[in-house]
Amino acid sequence: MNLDSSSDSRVSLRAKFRTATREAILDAAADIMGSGDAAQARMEDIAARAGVAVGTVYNYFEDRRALVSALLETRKKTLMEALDAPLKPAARVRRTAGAAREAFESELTHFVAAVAAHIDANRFLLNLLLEDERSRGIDAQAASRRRTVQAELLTHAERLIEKGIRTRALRKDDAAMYAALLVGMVRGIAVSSLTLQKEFSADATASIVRVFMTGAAR
Amino acid sequence: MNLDSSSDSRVSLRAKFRTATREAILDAAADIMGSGDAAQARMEDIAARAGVAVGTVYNYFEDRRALVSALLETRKKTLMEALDAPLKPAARVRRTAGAAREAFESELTHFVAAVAAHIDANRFLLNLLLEDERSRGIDAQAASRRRTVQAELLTHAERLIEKGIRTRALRKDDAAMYAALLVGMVRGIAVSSLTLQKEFSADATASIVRVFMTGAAR
Amino acid sequence: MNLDSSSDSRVSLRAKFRTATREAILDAAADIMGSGDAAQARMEDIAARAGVAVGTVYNYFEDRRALVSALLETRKKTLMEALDAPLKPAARVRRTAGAAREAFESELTHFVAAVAAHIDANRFLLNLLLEDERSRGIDAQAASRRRTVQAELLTHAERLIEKGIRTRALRKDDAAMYAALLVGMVRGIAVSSLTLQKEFSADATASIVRVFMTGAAR
Amino acid sequence: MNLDSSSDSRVSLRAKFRTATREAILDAAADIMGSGDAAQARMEDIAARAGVAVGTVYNYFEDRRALVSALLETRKKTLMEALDAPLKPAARVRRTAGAAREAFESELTHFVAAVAAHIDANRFLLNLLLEDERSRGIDAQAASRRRTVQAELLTHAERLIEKGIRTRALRKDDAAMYAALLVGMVRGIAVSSLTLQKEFSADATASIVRVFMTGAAR
DNA sequence: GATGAATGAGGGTTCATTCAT
DNA sequence: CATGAATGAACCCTCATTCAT
Repeated sequence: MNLDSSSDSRVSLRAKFRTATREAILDAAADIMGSGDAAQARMEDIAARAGVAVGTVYNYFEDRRALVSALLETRKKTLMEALDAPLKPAARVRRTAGAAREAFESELTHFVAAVAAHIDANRFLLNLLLEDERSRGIDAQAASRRRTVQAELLTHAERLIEKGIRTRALRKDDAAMYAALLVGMVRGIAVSSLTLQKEFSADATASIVRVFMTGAAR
Repeated sequence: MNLDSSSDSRVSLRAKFRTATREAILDAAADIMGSGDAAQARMEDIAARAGVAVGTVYNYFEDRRALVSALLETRKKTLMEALDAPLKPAARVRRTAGAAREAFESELTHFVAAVAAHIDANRFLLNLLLEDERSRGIDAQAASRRRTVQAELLTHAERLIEKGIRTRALRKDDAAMYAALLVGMVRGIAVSSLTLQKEFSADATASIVRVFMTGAAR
Repeated sequence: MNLDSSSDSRVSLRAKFRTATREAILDAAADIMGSGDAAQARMEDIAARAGVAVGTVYNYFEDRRALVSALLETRKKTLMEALDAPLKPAARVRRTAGAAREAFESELTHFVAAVAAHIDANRFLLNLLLEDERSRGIDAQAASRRRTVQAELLTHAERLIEKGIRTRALRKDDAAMYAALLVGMVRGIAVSSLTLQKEFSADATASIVRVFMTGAAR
Repeated sequence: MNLDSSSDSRVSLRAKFRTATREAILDAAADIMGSGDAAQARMEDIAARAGVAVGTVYNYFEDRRALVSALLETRKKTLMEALDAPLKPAARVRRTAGAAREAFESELTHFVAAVAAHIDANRFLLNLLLEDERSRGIDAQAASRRRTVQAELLTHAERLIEKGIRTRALRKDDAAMYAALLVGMVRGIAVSSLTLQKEFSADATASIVRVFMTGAAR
């Protein structure tokens, strides 16, 4: 048999196919779960959207929960990577109060913008991404085993806020509360932009940063 | 016939029972849907929790969707009534900038506190109350026919913000965006307090108001 | 107590009420079962149509089957009485072939007309009346215990036919088969008149008699 | 891909299985609905009788109504095809009154025999086949959309009768009424043979034809 | 007796999952 | 590996029947 001759390249080809199929299924799941009710998304519909048979989905994911988990995981990963991306390769550090605040605002903007971009990219996955996962066909166990996007986001925000407090850019207050407020603001804008069918604009990002920093009072 | 003589009291008695049962079912639904996934709540469980048979539930609500709708409707109504409650019968009106801001902050605090109280009262219904209703076993049609709590809340907030702008308590900016930010902040704290199993404290309310008004910057 | 004083008349009054209510329920059942599917008729609907509560129906009839049975029984009784009604008080008897045939045709017409009238009177009960009762929410047991209208009708027809054969009005053939043919013809016209929303006319009766006697050939 | 090479046989194999299963389900439905009440036939029983799981039934038929409809449709089709089958390719045509009548009787016999055969073949489906379909778990809509076997049969009979009238084999009378009588006779015999557990004999067919043509009079 | 709310067994239907091809 | 028909537990809902008032 000459089957062995090209086996190396073929294996990698296969691997590529596998990955592609996996992605297709995940994308299909995102599509279907995004538009409408996640719990309503039927495995068969997801498979159909992905262009494969139901059985194939089960070749890639243990079961429904595994699929949903994987979906959330990939999206979370993307977001987290964006958040972790170095802000500016190197910022010259001047030790001024103004500079500290400027630096913090920069990072804050980065954070908000990253989340905003992520939301735009995943539009209708918003529910799945920013909500409590007890629902959504993910059993409580799985939800508590993994860290929610929500939780992860909060942690990120907290770290950011703490840094802001440390550098005296922010008032010394409960970092956790500030983080919750910040993430809440982002979500607020996200939901409203989703409802209004608009993009999460740069303006919105700026507004969040400004209100968070100096409030809305005149 | 003398059947009518006692009919009044009898009718009212029956009516009272009917109302009580209805409430019991709604409460049961809130319990069951709150703790866990709304879409997962089985009619039988709801009935059991309410202490009635399945059939009884269907004597009070057309079907599953009608039950969920009614549940949301009652809770929404409570919240709206709280929001609409007169702040203070009459505040002496001084025409100062400071006074305007003071007045606005007062109303803002009222708003935030009312929502906070509502959230505390309904703890686990948070998902149902503040989230997109496309999900949750409520069909899209019903969801769009009724106004979401979310939407209602935003409208309320917008009105409040507009007033703030008019009285020059707030910077002249997009009221809709401010509203979204405000509601988002409240939700952020709510989610985090829910996660941490704490109450939505008065402190939190004050923080929201302060950050919204003057920001977090030092 | 003076309760006893008028008890006699009161009892008969009560009895009258009871009978009236019973009739009302039976009529309601006939209405509801007639228009549509008998098996689909809900006890509550029947009660509503009769203007009483469900419970009341159960005060008059053991259960659903008893109600349906009673309904069929009353209608059957009416029909049977009509069929059994004396044809002509006294027919002078001449011993001619022509006379025998004339006499038979007379009775035959009586029979057909009686069934036709009954069908007209019960229009939509046709299904229940002329069909196999295995269906219709009557369990097989009850159906075989009682004699079906259908069966009763056949017996009547057979007796008639036998008489016709005996008096030499008819060809000597299987009476049972003739009976089946005759009843079938009546039913055929009944169904078609029901479909066409017309009455079961005297013409039709005549046609049946003529075709049965002399056929349709030219 | 060489997947296609064997696809033909594979597809046809699958298709064959599909058809076989479908038939099995229809047969099972006929069995269960025939013996007893159609409205009483449970999907689970039908599935069991067909040797499949409930879900499988739903893979082949949208829902209960679709199944019943399909069942009636297939049986109707068979009957109609039998009725439409050419009687005798070519009958030498003599233009005599006697010949016309002979020809008509031939066709009449064909018609009656075909219906008789169909009834024998479907024995217990009689109810479903020759009755009003308003009942039987077929909603009124579906029933009126499709032409009832009953109606179809009448139309056929009418055409036949009209031809008989045209060729002067029959008395010139209302064709519709004759048709109703004829179908009624067939049904009458069918019901009675069903009740007596006998076959619809050739004798019966002959009797129907004779009575229809020349009556029962001596 | 009349009432009508409560009951709960029973039936239709869905859909995640399996497995022979 | 892909396929997609088969499976059957599980869930929503109906409605005959009961019984406290």
